[in-house]
Amino acid sequence: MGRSPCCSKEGLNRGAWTALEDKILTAYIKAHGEGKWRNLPKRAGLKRCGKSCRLRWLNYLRPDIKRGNISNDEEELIVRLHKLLGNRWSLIAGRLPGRTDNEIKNYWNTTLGKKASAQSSPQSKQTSQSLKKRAVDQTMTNTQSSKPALAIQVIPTKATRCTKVLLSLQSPPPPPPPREIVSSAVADDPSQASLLNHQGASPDFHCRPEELQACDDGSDFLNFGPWSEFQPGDGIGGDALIDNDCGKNLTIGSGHSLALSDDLLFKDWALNRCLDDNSTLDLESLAHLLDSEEWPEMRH
DNA sequence: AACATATACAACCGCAATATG
DNA sequence: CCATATTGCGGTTGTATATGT
Repeated sequence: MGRSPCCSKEGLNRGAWTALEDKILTAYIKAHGEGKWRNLPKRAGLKRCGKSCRLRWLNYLRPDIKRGNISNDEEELIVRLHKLLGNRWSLIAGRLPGRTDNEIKNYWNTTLGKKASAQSSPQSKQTSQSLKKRAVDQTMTNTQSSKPALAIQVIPTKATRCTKVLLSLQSPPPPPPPREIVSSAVADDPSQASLLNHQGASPDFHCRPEELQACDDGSDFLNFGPWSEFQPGDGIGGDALIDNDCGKNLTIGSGHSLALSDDLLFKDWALNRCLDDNSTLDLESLAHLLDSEEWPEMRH
């Protein structure tokens, strides 16, 4: 039994891409567009697996890709998002225009994870610069294969695409707490970490994947979601449709500078989620969703 | 200078979700 | 409804380069 390989590996090039291959792939995609990756190599005359072509294009050849020189702002945002989302690299990358999940993942594994690990240990207080130089300290002697020892529990990995959103708001969830409880608080205060891990919160708040509707880009659950339309106390029962267009505007690149402070992050969310001023949406409500009973099914 | 070790990152792999016939 | 193909994702590996001895 077993899976059939994604493509015949015989006679295919592997390893680093040459400039010529890049050129061919870029030219082909510019002429024919993305997609049909399986057949692309044959049609483009590349001796590569379609999967490999896709990866190369998405991670390196796409015209809107930024590479290297991850700024402190971006770094901070990655750390913050990782605290919130765990290893959902594609979601994190979705918040960083021009950055790819692979780059962020690599950056985390080589730099930020160590930094987070170091910060979680009492003594060390290193700059990212020094960490970039050589980040071998006692905290890391357990190898990088071990997960970064973040101070908080992160949501288990394995993102699940969520292409549909259908809310059943039979009764509104409890009003979120005051705004000052935000992600950095979660990070700094272990007591807040429970916000990301409390089971059984808001039992009446249903948002299971099979009920979700109309997030057709399937990209980023932060771009939609119950909080996007949910207005505590509005008393609307039944199913609420999500206006995903609103969600699609919620990218840092969409006319916003990087939202670095938690407050700005919140504002970015709130504004773009089309919430009214009274909305009490915050990151905790996100945590509610992530930890709702239904989510574990989605994240395996 | 030569070798050993660590680091960074591109690429690959396998799984799961989704689309299609 | 089912089987298969396609796509997307996160984890892991391979290797060039940097650094230490």
